[in-house]
Amino acid sequence: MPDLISIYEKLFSVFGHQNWWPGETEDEIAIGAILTQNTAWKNVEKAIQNLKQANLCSFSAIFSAEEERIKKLISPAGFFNSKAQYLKNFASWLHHKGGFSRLKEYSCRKLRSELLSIKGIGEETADSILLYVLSCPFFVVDAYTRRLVHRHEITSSNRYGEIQKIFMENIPLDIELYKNYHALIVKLGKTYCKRNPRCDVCPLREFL
DNA sequence: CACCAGGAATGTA
DNA sequence: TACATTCATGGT
Repeated sequence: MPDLISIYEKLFSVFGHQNWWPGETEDEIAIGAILTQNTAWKNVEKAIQNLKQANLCSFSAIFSAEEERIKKLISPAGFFNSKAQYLKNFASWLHHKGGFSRLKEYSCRKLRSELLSIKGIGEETADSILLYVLSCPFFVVDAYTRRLVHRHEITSSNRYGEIQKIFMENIPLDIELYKNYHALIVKLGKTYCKRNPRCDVCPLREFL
C-alpha cells in the first residue's frame, strides 16, 4: 500500500499546483460547495452564472431574495427545491453571525459543529467551506477521495470520518497542503480512471 | 435509453 | 451502524 505522501508527490509531479477552489469570492466558493452536491461542476457553473447575472451571488442577496427566484436561477444544478432551501438556511445562519469576517473568533471545531447543524450542510460541504473559506485544517473527503483510498486499499472503511482521519494523521497539518491534495485528487478523478481501475494512462498506475 | 455527477436528509432494519 | 430512497438537471 502506497503512503499518502508518495501519492501526493506523484500527483503534484504530474499536475502541479492547482490553485483551487474555483470561485472569486468567499460567498461564491460556499455557494458552489452547496450547489455541487452530487452534481457535475459544469452544471454548477451555469447556476452560478445565473446568480451573478441576477446579482444574487452573495448570501446577503440570497437572504432577502424570493426563494422561488433562487430556484429558477439554480435549476441547472439540479435538486433546486432542496438547494434553494439550503442556500437560504446558510444565508440565515451567516446573517445571524454577521458575515464571514465575524467568524475569526470561533475555534475551527466550533465552526464545524455549527455548520453541521445547518440543514443541507453535511460533512463534505462543511469541510469544503471550512478549508477553502475559513482556513480551517479539515481534509475534504469527496467521491474521488473515497475511490482513491479504496482502489489503493488504504482502507476498506467507507466512513467519512475514518477516511478523513487517515489523511489527517498521515500528512503534515498544513492548510495549503490540504487544499492542494484535495484539488489534485479531484483533478486525477476528473481526468482519469473514472470507472476502470487499471486504465493505462492513469498517472498512479504504478501504485495499482 | 441508461447511467452518472466534487451529497444530504430521511426512513428502515 | 449500515443500507435504501428521494431529490432533478445536463452530459455521455
